Amino acid sequence: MVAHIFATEQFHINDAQMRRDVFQAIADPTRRAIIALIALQAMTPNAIAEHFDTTRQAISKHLRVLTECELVKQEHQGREIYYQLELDKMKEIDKWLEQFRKIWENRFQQLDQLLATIKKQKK
Amino acid sequence: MVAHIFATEQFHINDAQMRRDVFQAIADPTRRAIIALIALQAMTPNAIAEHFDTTRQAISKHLRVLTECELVKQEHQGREIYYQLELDKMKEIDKWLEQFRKIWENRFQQLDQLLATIKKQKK
DNA sequence: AATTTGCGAAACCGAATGGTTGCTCATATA
DNA sequence: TATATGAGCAACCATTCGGTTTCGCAAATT
Repeated sequence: MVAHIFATEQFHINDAQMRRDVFQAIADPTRRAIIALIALQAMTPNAIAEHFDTTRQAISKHLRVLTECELVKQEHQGREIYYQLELDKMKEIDKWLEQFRKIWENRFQQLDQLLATIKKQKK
Repeated sequence: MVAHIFATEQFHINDAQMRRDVFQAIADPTRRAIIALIALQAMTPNAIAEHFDTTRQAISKHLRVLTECELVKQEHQGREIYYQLELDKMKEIDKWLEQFRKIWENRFQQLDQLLATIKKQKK
């Protein structure tokens, strides 16, 4: 069907240009575990895969997603590739949370004031 | 200043197979927009849907996901249902970020010390 | 009582996701 | 030079996801 082909081509974006979403990247529990694992020191795909119950290829795919959204950086060393966490990208999540942190801190202050008022009235 | 909460709250399994993940919930851009929309005041599905280019039913599905992972709370009022953000659940994301925030704050301090040392040596 | 309105549930569809196996390729090592 | 090893890619598969349309139902309005 012609329409189908057009629709498919429309969605076919070059892999190199593909930009992933950080939030989509951390949605997967395995990827979150990988992130936590390499947070302190860079690791190779094989070393990472040893910590999980899946194949190295599956981990490789996860690393590709993490690399595409720039949550992770490669460092080639011979035939080994060390994957390192990009903390700056993690801050992007923190930045999104900021707007809500403002709200809950504000509510906390309000509660604090309320408690203070009650305390005052008791005296 | 708000004291940090150290308690390690576990993900509790709600209804057998309905175990939704907060991270999976915020992976979708529309759901993030909904969250931001109702952060300050509760809204009905119809009111929310007006802000998007999809059907009310699609929004309803998103609200179901958000409700299942308890990011959102319902408040029935006649035949209308007001959806309200559960800020406490948002803190769960913040708590996950905590471990990384520790790292980047530590690195910042290290940089700071390095700069101080250089400054000292110049004198 | 009849109709409108607000909302969720179900069925369906195409696209995306996460995993597997098999392959190629480059770099070490014997 | 021959072989072992680290790693990404491609093809395939089952499942999930996000959206639509259709529908049912309870609460408001007429």
